[in-house]
Amino acid sequence: MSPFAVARPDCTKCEVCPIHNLTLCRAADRETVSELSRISHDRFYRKGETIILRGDEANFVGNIISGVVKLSNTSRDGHEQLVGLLFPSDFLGRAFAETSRFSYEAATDVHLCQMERRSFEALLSRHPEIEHELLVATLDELDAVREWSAMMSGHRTMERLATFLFTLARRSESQHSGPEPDTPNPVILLPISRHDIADYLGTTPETLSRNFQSLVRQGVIRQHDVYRLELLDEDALIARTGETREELQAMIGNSA
Amino acid sequence: MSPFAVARPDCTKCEVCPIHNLTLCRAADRETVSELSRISHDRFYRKGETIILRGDEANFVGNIISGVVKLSNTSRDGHEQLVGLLFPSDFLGRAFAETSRFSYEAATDVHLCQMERRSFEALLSRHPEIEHELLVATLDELDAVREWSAMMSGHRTMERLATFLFTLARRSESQHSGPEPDTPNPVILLPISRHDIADYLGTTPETLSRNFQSLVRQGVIRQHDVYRLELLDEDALIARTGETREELQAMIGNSA
DNA sequence: CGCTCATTTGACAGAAATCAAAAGCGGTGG
DNA sequence: CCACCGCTTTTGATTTCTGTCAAATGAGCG
Repeated sequence: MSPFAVARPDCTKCEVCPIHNLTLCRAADRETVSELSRISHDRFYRKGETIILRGDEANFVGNIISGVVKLSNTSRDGHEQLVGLLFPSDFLGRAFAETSRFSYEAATDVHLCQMERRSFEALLSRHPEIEHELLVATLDELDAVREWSAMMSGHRTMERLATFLFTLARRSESQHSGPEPDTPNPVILLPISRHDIADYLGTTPETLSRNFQSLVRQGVIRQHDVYRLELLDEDALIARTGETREELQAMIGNSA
Repeated sequence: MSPFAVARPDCTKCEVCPIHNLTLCRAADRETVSELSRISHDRFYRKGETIILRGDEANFVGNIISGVVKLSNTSRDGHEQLVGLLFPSDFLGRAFAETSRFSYEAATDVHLCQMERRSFEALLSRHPEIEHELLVATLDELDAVREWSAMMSGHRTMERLATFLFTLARRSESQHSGPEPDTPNPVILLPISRHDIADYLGTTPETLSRNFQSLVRQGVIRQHDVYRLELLDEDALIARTGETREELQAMIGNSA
């Protein structure tokens, strides 16, 4: 806050970043953080905005500071295929490739810490410890995607939905940074529409809706509004996933 | 071949490796190749052998020189869930993690270039250029898995099967190193049983069999034996994938 | 040859997609 | 404040596809 510090605002902004120690940045020493500060800048996207379009040159990458991003595989016939969701602290974009094989769209308002891809790549080559961090994150992500993919192909719609809701419940918890005990029960925040959820779970809005209503009728969840659920019976939800609590735990941290 | 060269066989073996320039090794200079030689050794697995068991300490990693490896997610109830297939030049195992989240099993006889995980990790930290190569390979793999996963969740069984067969056709081509024009048509080599294919495609052997027979009846393929198909009509196969030829191309190199 | 196991075929039940329509929700303008 | 409009979500009826159970066929092997 001193005038001297203010003279180089870029060099301190990362130190107040809320997700600083959850991302690649945690591997950076003081000097490297300052380098990161210099090549990164905040960028805000409105809900619905396209951040990167599939096939386009992806000239930047970034870390999500707040909000949720849809990762999708829009095919030429206009049909969108949701491939994953990205949450705060997740890395966005594709380093070391000219074009992105997926589209990124803001599912909610999004706050992104954005960097020119080239600058980021150059930084990685100067700082193998950061590149190493990215490698480990990517390996973890790959495992998580494979685990999700296995879950998806081996289960029916209700089990997929239950698993999806369970992971979201955990995510929502951690997003409840502030004290907000409206109810004694956990609240599940759905960042995307029914249509998109159906897409993500490989089904249709109609079938999805029937499964939602089935959960409501059986007292597992309550719908406050379309995007806000109350989890009434976690055990019942877990029972419907067809997985054990441990397996579900292993899947969390999964964003795709 | 000289007696002098034979004196240090480890230092040259990588230079005659058939997949040498398809793997991480291609980023290695002469000296680094020699280091790789020292920490790696050939290992052979028989069809059906487990290479790494899910949950176990994965103390080694490797590159597949020949053969096909099943990557699976065996759940506690004994039900195996196939997550991917690994082909020659693919990297096997998980660096930078104590345990493997998946099982690796030899689908055919497998020739592996195996390394102690710790030694490999140490080598990566000494040679950022190799680590970089691993990062890029992992990023590509992640894209491919996401693309496969999107395909899987958006299509029905016939479309999945057609896509699977198409990618195998391309793989089989490249494995036909020698001239083997038994027929004018491409030959598709299936490295795994019907049961495993069903598992991989998220269906049952019965439904899979019906779809296979449907392709046979419609003259798209011919079965020489259970593991060897002849592709009679590639266009018809592509039509059944529900994808364009371009999208399929993008998915190749995909092993999961 | 007789055994076992993998694959295929058949019959049926269940799950999900599709087609169609009603209900809910949010914004606009009267 | 209310009526209207467009959109999303839900519900209903029906068809299609897939899983399940059961049995037949086929392939490999001692």
